Amino acid sequence: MTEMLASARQQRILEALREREQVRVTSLASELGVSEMTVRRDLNALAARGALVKVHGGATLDAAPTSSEPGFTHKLALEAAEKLAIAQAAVKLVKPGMSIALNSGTTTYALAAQCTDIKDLTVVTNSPRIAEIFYAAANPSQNIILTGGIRTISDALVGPLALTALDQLHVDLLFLGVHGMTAEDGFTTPNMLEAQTNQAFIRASARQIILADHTKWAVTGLCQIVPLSQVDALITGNRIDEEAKVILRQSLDTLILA
Amino acid sequence: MTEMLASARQQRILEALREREQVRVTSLASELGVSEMTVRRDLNALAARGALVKVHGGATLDAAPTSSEPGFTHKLALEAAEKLAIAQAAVKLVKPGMSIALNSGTTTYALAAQCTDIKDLTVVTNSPRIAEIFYAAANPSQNIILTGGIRTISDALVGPLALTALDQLHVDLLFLGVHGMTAEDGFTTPNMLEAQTNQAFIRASARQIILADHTKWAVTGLCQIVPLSQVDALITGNRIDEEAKVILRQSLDTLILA
DNA sequence: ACAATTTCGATCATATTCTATCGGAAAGCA
DNA sequence: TGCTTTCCGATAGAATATGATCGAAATTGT
Repeated sequence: MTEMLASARQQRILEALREREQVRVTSLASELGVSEMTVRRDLNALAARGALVKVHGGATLDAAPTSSEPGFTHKLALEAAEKLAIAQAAVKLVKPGMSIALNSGTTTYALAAQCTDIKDLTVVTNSPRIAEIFYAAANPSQNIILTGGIRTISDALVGPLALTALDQLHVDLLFLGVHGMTAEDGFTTPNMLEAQTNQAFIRASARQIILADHTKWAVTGLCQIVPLSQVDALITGNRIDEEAKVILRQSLDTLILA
Repeated sequence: MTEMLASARQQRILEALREREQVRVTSLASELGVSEMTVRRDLNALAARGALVKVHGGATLDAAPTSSEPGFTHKLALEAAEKLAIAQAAVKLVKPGMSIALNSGTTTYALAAQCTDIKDLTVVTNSPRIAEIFYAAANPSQNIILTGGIRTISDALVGPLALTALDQLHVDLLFLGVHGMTAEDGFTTPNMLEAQTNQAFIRASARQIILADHTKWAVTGLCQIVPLSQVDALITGNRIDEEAKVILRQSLDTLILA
């Protein structure tokens, strides 16, 4: 078997991981024809980029939910069906001529993809990736505003520039993706700068709608964005706990199950 | 085998890359009948234009394909050799620890590709595409600031948000790509909003360096950005008119011919 | 809790690859 | 012809990738 470039080998590790959900160091070593040490080094390199999560004996795509933030592209695959259902429920609230805001996140990304055909839409976002969706669609009646700032690993522009930009803007409707929600801690995110930016999003919007799939329930990130009761609506999947439904209905005006 | 022009050889490298997904320096050297050193130089040239990504042992197509704007990539091919030479002359002025600004343009794009390995660099840009270069390189010692705003067709973020952001920032060195330059009208651009943004770039910088290939001479865009004499230096190709060289040397402190 | 087994990471040695030069050949120019 | 410029190959030293080894750490079974 001909030698293989290191980058190609790492690509094959990712492919194997997508097929099998988890891989072992020993089996990868024999399959790829390299030593275990080399496999370990590849896994380290991939883990450093957030492409996978190392576990004892190998690696997996699934991440420890509370602390670490896996890469954006791989989060997309997680709960994709539910995210899509949430996005389809959310897009019904968006009417031609409105101005909306989308923060950075995989669920808001899914929503953005559904919004490209809506006429006379003004969109404010702090996600270059979401902006790119609208740029590529090139709908001339749409107005896309990117906030500026410094980009975090999860593709959010944050920092003083983002805050200044958002303080100058006002939108009808905000769709906010979050990383966790509990009765006590409200909506949370693991990144302090993102929390600050998301608070600016809330101040800049007349109505706020949280988008969160059911895995976000009972998860607490480092920073609170806002308590449950301070937003107007939440859209989530119907696989969420019954107990959670009760609590959310008490705290929020509107709970939409997609 | 008959001798082959350098450009034709690079074309064949790209073809091989498209067929095989990845190529190896050693195999390319024997297939093309040239030394490995020459293959490396070709790969460097192609990587500088973003046509491929170098990896240890060879090269591969960009793993994360970003949706590309046809107009932009086409422009990138024009005068590519001269743009690359200009970028290489410009990158010599960039030292670790500096803060620089890059406006949107194909020449500044080429420069950005050369800057990803410079340590402790702070980069301010209004081009999502240039920001993407640095995001992809993921150099942890670099700080990338995107100004925000509304995107023009030429990939520049402009408007009030961009202006507000730039007025808050100050950089050591600005590299400014322009669309035209003449003795009478100075440096110009066809887009009024971009002209306004570029003026903000100039205000935000201690030193200004214009990047312009020789085809920009004697071209006047709709809006003046700044007169010739108001910037510190110009880097252009040596194919520019002798007459232009004389005028530029009179108007500018520094004229660099790449 | 303890021991056996497996896995991990640090370190060294080796092999390959990369970069920075230098010098020569070929091509362009006066 | 003489000069400059560009392209190419060669070489050496630096950087990187890989594999082997061994003690440390984690997992498992009892």
